[in-house]
Amino acid sequence: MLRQVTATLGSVSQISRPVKAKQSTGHGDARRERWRGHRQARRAEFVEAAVRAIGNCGAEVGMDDIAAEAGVSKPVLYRHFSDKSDLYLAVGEWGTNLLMERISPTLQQEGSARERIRRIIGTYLGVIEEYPELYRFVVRRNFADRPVQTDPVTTEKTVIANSLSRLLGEYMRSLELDSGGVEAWSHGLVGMVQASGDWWLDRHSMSRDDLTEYLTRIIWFAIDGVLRAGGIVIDPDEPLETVPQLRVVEDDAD
Amino acid sequence: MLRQVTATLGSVSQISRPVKAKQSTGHGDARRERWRGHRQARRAEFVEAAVRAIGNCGAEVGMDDIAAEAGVSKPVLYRHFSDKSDLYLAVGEWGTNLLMERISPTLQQEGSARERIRRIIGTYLGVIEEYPELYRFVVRRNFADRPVQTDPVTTEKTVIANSLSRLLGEYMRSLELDSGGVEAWSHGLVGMVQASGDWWLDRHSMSRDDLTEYLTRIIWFAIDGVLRAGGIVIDPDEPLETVPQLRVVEDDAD
DNA sequence: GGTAGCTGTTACTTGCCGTAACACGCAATT
DNA sequence: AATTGCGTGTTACGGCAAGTAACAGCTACC
Repeated sequence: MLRQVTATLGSVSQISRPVKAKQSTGHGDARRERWRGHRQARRAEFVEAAVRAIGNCGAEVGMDDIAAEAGVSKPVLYRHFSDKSDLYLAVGEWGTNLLMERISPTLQQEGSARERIRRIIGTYLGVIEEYPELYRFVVRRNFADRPVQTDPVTTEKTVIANSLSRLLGEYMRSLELDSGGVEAWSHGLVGMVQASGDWWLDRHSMSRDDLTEYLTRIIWFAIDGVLRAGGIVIDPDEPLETVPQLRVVEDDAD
Repeated sequence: MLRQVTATLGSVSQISRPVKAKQSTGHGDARRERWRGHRQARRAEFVEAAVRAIGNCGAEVGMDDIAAEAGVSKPVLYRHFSDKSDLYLAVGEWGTNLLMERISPTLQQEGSARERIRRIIGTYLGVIEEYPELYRFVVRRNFADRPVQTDPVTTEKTVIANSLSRLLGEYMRSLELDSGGVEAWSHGLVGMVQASGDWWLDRHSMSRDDLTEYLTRIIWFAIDGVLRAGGIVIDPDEPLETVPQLRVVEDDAD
């Protein structure tokens, strides 16, 4: 499986995924073509209904709830989603898109290294605070009865981690440092922020700004340590000049 | 809910949890008392059957499978576990115990700060590599239909993170540093190691030792950064002299 | 002996995912 | 104009797994 994910954080934060690959040239009937845009639109519509339903019913929504929210009966859903996890996956993508679209502009603004980290984390925490039920749905709901690779959480976390890998990798290479660890670090950092956010969302035992600050601190320390080990010292509060653009990430699942 | 967790890493790594709090003094019948040990033993026996069943069937085991593995029919299981998530929770505890028991001795050995970190992470990765199915079961299987606080993953991760909080907090206080961030950091670090391990388990794109080394590096950098910010510099390869004992952690869920 | 607490069983209900079967509407083909 | 393809939608059902009667036997306390 080779899922192409173009997360062009430089200009557009759209994450486009190839849709189902239904071969359109089977036999040249224009009627099939005619509906293609429509089907995509309806899928999106159902995904948004699912998001609303999750907001209402909480993370334990059923397909009937979602269908009801969309003002439609269940079999209609199944014309657009092969099964539950397909829909859930789409909801996950929706969330990831939202997150990316919010993070993207913060990366284009000027700012020091530490400030950029702060903004990313703050944005992330803002999103999960805004959509707590959706967040729980996407992150906590798993599918032990599915092959691991198709599990929504893993998938979306992987997408984000891969984007981050790309970003960190570009930095490292532009600084001529060994980039062997970036993949592991990316997944680790994503997991770290997610876990902290998870914990914070349940407890709310500190303000968002405080948590942002704490996380920013140790993440900066980690990065700084790696850089120093490579003989590079960067002032965390000095504006960055070189900003590699994050462009294409490929999911290298086999 | 106040779950008491005594994780005395200094001597014993046993994690004891209060069992069901069934009031034994309801009416003084000795027959109830007589069976208490027995019931605990059977619960444990079923948990181990579940662990075996998970090893065989993978993470998608059903109650029937587990019952079959235990050589018993389903209702018997339900006499010892209120429902599925109760059993799953117990399996999670089993795993956490295993992990703690393996980590504990490594903490008692001598070693530098970095070496200690390395050992903890290496041990963790070793465990999840040894029990991949169990790991997936515990970590990936979630319960959107349960209140968040009773979700196995959250629960076990919280247990570990709380232990770590305690450990880090003791260090910080003994060094007279501000310990305000340790809780967030603990949950974050646990999440980081877990996410990296998760990713590694799926891909195996590097050796265990390599991943251990990479994780150890950035975690050390993070810790080192926090210490330096507090005006303290520790040689990562110098043996540690003060080793606070990890003793009692209380789950401060309300 | 009666009873409380365990041992165990088979057969059932329940809930939710997913599907079969059926009917209608609109546009492209013929 | 009639047919055919692809969409719209429905109600009612099948199936699987969780969880629950309802029943029966065994041992030790009272």
